[in-house]
Amino acid sequence: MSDIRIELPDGSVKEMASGSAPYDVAMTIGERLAQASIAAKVDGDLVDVKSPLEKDCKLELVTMKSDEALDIYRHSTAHLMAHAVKDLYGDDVQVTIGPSIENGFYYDFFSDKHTFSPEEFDTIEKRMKEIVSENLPIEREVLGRDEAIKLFKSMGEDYKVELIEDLDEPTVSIYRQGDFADLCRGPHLPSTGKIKAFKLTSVAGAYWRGDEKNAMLQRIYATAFPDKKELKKHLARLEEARKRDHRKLGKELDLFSFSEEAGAGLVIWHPKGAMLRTLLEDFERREHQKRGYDIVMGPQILKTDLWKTSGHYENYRENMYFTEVDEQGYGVKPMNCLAHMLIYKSQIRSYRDLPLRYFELGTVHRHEKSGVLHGLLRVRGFTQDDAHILCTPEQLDAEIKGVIDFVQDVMNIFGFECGMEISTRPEKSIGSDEDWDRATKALISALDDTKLPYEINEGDGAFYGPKIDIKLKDCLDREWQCATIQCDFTLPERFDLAYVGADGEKHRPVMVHRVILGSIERFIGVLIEHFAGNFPLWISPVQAIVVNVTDNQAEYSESVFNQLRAAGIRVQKDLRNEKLGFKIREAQMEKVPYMLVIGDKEMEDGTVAPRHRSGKNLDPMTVEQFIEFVKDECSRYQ
RNA sequence: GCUGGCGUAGCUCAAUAGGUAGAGCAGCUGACUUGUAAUCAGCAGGUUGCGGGUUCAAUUCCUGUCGCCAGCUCCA
Repeated sequence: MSDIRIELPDGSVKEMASGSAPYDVAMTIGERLAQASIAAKVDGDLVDVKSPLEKDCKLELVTMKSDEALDIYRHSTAHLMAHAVKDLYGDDVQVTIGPSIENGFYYDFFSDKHTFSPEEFDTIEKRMKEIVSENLPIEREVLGRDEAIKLFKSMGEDYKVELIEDLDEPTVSIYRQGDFADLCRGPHLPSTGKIKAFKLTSVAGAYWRGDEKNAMLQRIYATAFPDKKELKKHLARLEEARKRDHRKLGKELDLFSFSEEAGAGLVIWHPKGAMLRTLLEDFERREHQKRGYDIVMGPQILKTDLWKTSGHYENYRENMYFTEVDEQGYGVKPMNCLAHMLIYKSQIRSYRDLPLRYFELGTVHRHEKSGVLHGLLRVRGFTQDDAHILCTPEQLDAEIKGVIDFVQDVMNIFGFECGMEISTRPEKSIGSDEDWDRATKALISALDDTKLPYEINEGDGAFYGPKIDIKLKDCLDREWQCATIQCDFTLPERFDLAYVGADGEKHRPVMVHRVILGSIERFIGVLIEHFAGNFPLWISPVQAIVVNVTDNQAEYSESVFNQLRAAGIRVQKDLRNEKLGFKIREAQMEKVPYMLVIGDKEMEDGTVAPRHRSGKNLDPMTVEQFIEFVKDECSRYQ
C-alpha cells in the first residue's frame, strides 16, 4: 500500500500508509490528542476520526475545544437518545430526524401508539446513561441506496425510507452503535462513552418536514454539554431567564393584563403600563419630528372596497376583522398604509414636495392564529410606530440610510444589540428587475455603511419588494422582529400615486414602509425582559416614592410629594403606619428607582434621603436638588 | 390552526382507589409609632374557567367550549 502525504495545520507533513485514519495520525503525535479527537477535518470536510484517508490531504483534528465539536457532540447525543427510545419502546415508535441546535438538540419521533410525557424523561435518561457506560463504538457504514432502503424497510422505519428515496445519491451512510442504526451523514463521536452531560427538557409537536399538511411528530428537546458543570450553568441561566419573563413581570409590576372575557391577544394596559407606553409614544413623536416626519392619523375602520383596491382583501383577508353596518362593509385596519395613500392622493404632488414622510402611531388588529399568541410579543391588537416614505427613485438611497440611522440611534438609546437580515426578491413577485435591483442595492449599501454584520436571506423578501428586518431577542433567546424596512412597488401602482417631475410629466413615487420599534406592545415586552423590569429613570412609570419613618413626618412628606408632583416627577407616596423596612421592601419589589426616606432628621433639615433600588443611598438633599437630579438623569431623552 | 400539557381565593400553590375545598402572601379590623427587603393578633374571602354528561355523590371520570403554557406552522 502506497504512502500518502498528510499536511497538518502547523504546516508539517506526515507520511502515512494509505487507508490510515485521522485517529492513527493523532496517535503518532500523542495518545492524549488521539483520545481527545472526536472528529477530523480533511481538506475542510468533517469526517470521523476512524474514516480512512485515501490520498494526500490537509488534516485538522477536531477536539472538544473547537467550534465544530459541540455540534457533533450534540448530534451524537441525539442519536443516543433515539437509541434509548428505540430500546424502551421498540416498534411502537419510528425515528425520523434529530439535529443539534443551540444549547442542545432535539429528535422527532413518530408514533400512533405512544405519547411521550415529561414523566418518562427520567427513564429515557437512565437508559441513555446505560448506553454511555457501555461505551459502544459508533461506526460508520456506507450502503448502496437500494440496500439502505431495504434495511430501513426491514426495520419498519418508514420515515427513514422516505428520506433515502428523496436523496439523489447512489450511496448513503449509516451509523451503528450496538444494535441501533440511523441514517446519517455524520460525522459522529467515536463512541458513546464520550458523552458526559445532557438533560431532556421538553416534548412538543412538530410537523414532519415542517409542513403542516404532514403528520404530526413528537419532538423531544434536550440540552447537552461537554461536562456537567456547563450543563448546570446552562440550566441556571434558563432559570434566571424565566425570572425576567415579561408575562411574569408584567403581572408583578402591574403593567398590563389579558382577560379571557375581553378576548385572547388583546392587551389591557393598567395605569403603570399605560404610563410606560405613553412615555415611549411621546419619545417617538419627538424623534420623528426631529427627522422630518409629519404626524398623521387614519381611521380604525375603512370600507371593504378600499381593502380590495390595496390587495389586502385578496391576500390578507383571513387575518382581518370585518363589520357591516347599513349594508356597508368595513374592514378593521390590519395595517396603516391605506390612509397614508389617501393623504398623498389628496392633492397633486410635485417632485419638489418629496420626500413625504407620514408617521402614525397606528393601532391595528390582526386575527393571528390562536397558537401563536405570546404575552405582549405576539398579540391581536397592537400599535405600530409606522411610517410611509414616498420619494423619487433617486431619493430612495438616502431615505433608507436615514431610516437605518434612526433605528440605530434608537437601539443605542435602549442598549439593544440587534441582528439584521436583508431579504431579496422571491420567485413569486411583482415589479421590474430594475426596480428590484435599485431597491435591493439601496438596502445593501445602507447596511454596509453601518459596518454592522447582517445576513442575506435570498428570495425571502415580500412579493412587493425587498426588506431589512431587525430582530431583538427575548429572555429565552427567541428572536422577535421589531424594526423592519420594506420597499414597496405595489401600493403606489395600485393607488396610482404620481408626482409631477421637473420634466412636467407624471412619475410613480417609490414607497418605503418602515417601523422603528415595530409594535409598541412587542417592544415593551422585550424591554421588560431586557431590563428585568428595572426601567431607566426616563421611562420608569414611577420614578420615586416618598416614604416616611413615622406619622410624625406625615405632613412634611405630603408637602414633599406635592412639590415633586408639581415639578413633573412621577412620584408616589407611602405614608402608611408601617415599619420603614416593610415599606422599602414593597417599593423595592415594585422596582421604583428612588425611595425618598423622610425621618425627623430630614424633616428638620428640609431634605429627603434618596435610596436607589440598587440599595445605594445618596446623601440627603433638598427637594429642589432631587428634582434637578432626576431631570438631569432623564435629560438625554425627554 | 395543529400536537401535548394545564385551568382551585386578588397572587403563588395544596387537596387521586370520586365523598360538596386548604395554606402563605395580599385585603379588612385592631394593637404597635417604627431609620433602609416582611411587627403581632383577629376577621373575611371560592357555584374549583364555562356548558353538558356518567354517578347516590364530580375539583377528581367523559364530552364540548373559552383561555393559558411549550413547540410546530405562520408573522410586528
